[in-house]
Amino acid sequence: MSRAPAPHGRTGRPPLTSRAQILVAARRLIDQDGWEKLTIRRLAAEIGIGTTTLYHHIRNKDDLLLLLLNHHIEQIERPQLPGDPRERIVTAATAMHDALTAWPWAAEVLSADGFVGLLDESAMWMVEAIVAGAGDHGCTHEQSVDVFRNIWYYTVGEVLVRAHSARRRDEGRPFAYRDDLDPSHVPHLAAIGVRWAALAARDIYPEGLRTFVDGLLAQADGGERTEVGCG
Amino acid sequence: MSRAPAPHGRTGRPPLTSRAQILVAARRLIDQDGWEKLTIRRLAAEIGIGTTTLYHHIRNKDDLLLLLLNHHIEQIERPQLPGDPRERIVTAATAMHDALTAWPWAAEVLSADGFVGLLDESAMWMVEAIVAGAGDHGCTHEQSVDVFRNIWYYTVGEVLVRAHSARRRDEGRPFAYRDDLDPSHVPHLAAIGVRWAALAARDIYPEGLRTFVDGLLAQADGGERTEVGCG
DNA sequence: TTGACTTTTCGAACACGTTCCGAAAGTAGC
DNA sequence: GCTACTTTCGGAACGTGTTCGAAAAGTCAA
Repeated sequence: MSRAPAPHGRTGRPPLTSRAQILVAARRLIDQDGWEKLTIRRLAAEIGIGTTTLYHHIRNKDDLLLLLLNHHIEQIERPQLPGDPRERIVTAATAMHDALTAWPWAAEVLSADGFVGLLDESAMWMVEAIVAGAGDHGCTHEQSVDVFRNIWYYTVGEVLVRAHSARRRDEGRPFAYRDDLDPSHVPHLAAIGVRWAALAARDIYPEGLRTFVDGLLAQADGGERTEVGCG
Repeated sequence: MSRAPAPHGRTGRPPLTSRAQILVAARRLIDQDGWEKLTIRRLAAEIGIGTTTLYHHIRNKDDLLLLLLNHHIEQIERPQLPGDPRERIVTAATAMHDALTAWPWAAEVLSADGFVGLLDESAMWMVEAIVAGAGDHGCTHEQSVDVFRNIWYYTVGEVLVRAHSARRRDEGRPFAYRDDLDPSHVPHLAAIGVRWAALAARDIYPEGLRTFVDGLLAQADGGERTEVGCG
């Protein structure tokens, strides 16, 4: 392929493959067949190289997905961030949520403080917006980190739960209806009964997020001495 | 092994393996080497049967883990549930959280409304306690389900994030410290700097849970017309 | 030109979860 | 006793992510 004779002082066998080439091919495969069909072997075959050659350009599959996710997030248009700290937090968290929802596998790769630890700076504006919003509201650094982490837990949980239930729905049984609940043991659940499925299908992330953010910032309007809140 | 001659009208080849036997062996393996080492092949070898024989007694590995989790939850002592609805919710959610934290893989198996859909009745008291607490506080059925789901999202997110970061810590690099943040782009994050790691290591679930529950039930003390709250 | 060194490439192999299909071992009806 | 039928058992095989080790292909110093 690339027959560049001597890339200037570069020793060793000249590479035929580049990381950029791999990422382009991976995106093409994902666009064609969906990310579930993206395997290391298929990717290597698509490029026309040996399977194990890939591992000289990426650490492992998770690393590959992380690189793709970084690129995906880079291309998200940054929303206009409102001036009000609370609204800024909600806007940034929603952007984070949307980015993960579009690429559901992303949430499985990103761990913990993975958002801060694994993604590169092009994704940090979301974290910054949340931490800055908390700070502008009067939170200490410690409290601001807590605000972000709580929002992150809630967000990643919602995305994963939603992705898993969608996958299970695609694979067959749509839901376990639990119409066998014993009213004497779980009266409230039995009273809800099969309506649970319909109720649980509703999207409650936006409202839940607002409620959580309000709660996290709530003590600002009242007691200054609480532990988790700030303000 | 079991040479019961004729189990009464039972046709077909008599089974040498029982599901109970499989579960006992699986628990033994997990206790010995940890759940990461539990593989289908090792489990079959431990019992002394062919690998594929297992699939006549369990649907797949996820199903096996689900059976183990059900048994694990059954053996949890049910805490004394407080009379106050809010405290009842916190107590039940904490029990849910502790059960998942002890068996981190559980959260990866349980999806969505999987707690309600996949576990059997012995685990439903936690859901019931939360839904009942919301109901006693004045929530409608719809609102009560929302309360549970929001708590579930937050809880499963926290458990997964914590489990993943713990695994990554065990595998080598403890954390990506991000001391390379550009203060002009992300001033608040840069100001926190490497202190992020220490701040993010703190356990904030109890406080976050209380804050969230308070928020979800907050509107009880105020406006009756909001959408997400109840009371 | 030759030999040392460095980097890339890739076939072979491993353990994993899972599926296919044939063999084994029992009961039921004749 | 013989033929169905039914259920359990398990070897072979597939596709997966990943590792090992050797071969290939270049640069650099002598």
